[in-house]
Amino acid sequence: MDSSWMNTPSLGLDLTVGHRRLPEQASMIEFSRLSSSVLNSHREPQTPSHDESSFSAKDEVEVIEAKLNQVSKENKMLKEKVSIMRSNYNVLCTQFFNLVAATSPSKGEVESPARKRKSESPETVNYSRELASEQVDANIVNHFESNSSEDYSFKRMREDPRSKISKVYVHTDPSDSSLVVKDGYQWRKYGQKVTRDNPSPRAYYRCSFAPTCPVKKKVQKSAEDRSILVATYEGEHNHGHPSQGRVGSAVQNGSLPCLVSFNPSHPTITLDLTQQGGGHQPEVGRFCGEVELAELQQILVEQMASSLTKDPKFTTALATVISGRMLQHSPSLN
DNA sequence: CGCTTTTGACCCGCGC
DNA sequence: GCGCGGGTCAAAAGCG
Repeated sequence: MDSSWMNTPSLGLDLTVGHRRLPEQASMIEFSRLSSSVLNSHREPQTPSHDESSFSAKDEVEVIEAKLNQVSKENKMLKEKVSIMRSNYNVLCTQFFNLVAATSPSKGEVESPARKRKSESPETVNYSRELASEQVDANIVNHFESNSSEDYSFKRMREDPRSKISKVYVHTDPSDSSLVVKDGYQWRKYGQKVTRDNPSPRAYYRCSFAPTCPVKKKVQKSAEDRSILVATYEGEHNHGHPSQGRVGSAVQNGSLPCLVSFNPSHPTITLDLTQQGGGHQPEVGRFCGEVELAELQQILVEQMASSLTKDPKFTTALATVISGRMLQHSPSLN
């Protein structure tokens, strides 16, 4: 396997969201407040009130020291509060991920015995972390991956025990009935069925990028949580990523050729442009290396803008701000 | 016109 | 052997 891609410099971006740097930011805010107050204190004697000689330099120092102490106390309190918030956040994240892992993957265990078939032995099931990791939803969602043993009773797997199976859980709008998981590949839908254990239909897709590509995927809403789309991938692509060398198409598809991961330990979304998974890392490594930095930045901007504009809250807020500005600057209304 | 989606029919494995 | 249920096929419809 060509491992040259691993030597390429990482193009991973660490986009910090939330308040990961809050303590530092708080310190900076307090520092600026302190600096301005100190500067103001120093400016005060420069004012024409030279008559107030009673305000000695010693008193001035004491006042500044008192302010310093007060500010440092506030800083300490703020840091403690932020620390508590972060630990609470971590606990909530852990609980949420455990909940998802405990409910969705265990679907096979709660299936009725009637559905149980003489399935392949568990050791023939090859879970592909790489394949699962390459699936990226356009809306930068939390990305979950099954790593527990499941009851995969797919007859196709019996035909080809080497086929890789992976599941991807994508958070979507529960009211959205479309069974589409954008991952950058081209899929052709060839069937839809309503299964017994789930009221929502299951869609069957084939990879249509290459006629000989054996990869199939099934998309179905989770029976437990209808806001989660479960995409099951079978097999490995025998071709490169469709977006390889075609940046525009990747953007058009609403997906970037990169791994979007959500780190539960702290509120950070990582866009790692070196990650591609599915055994195609070498190609993507070259792909990322060849793409101009400006082009990459433009893609990222477009991707983020796309994600933002898809958020109804954002568009509503934007419309409110724009209309407010228009009213402010409208001479006829002033 | 070519590609994709829809959808009912069909195939096939499994349990009884 | 029969029925059930998941998976696939293929003709028709839809769409750009």
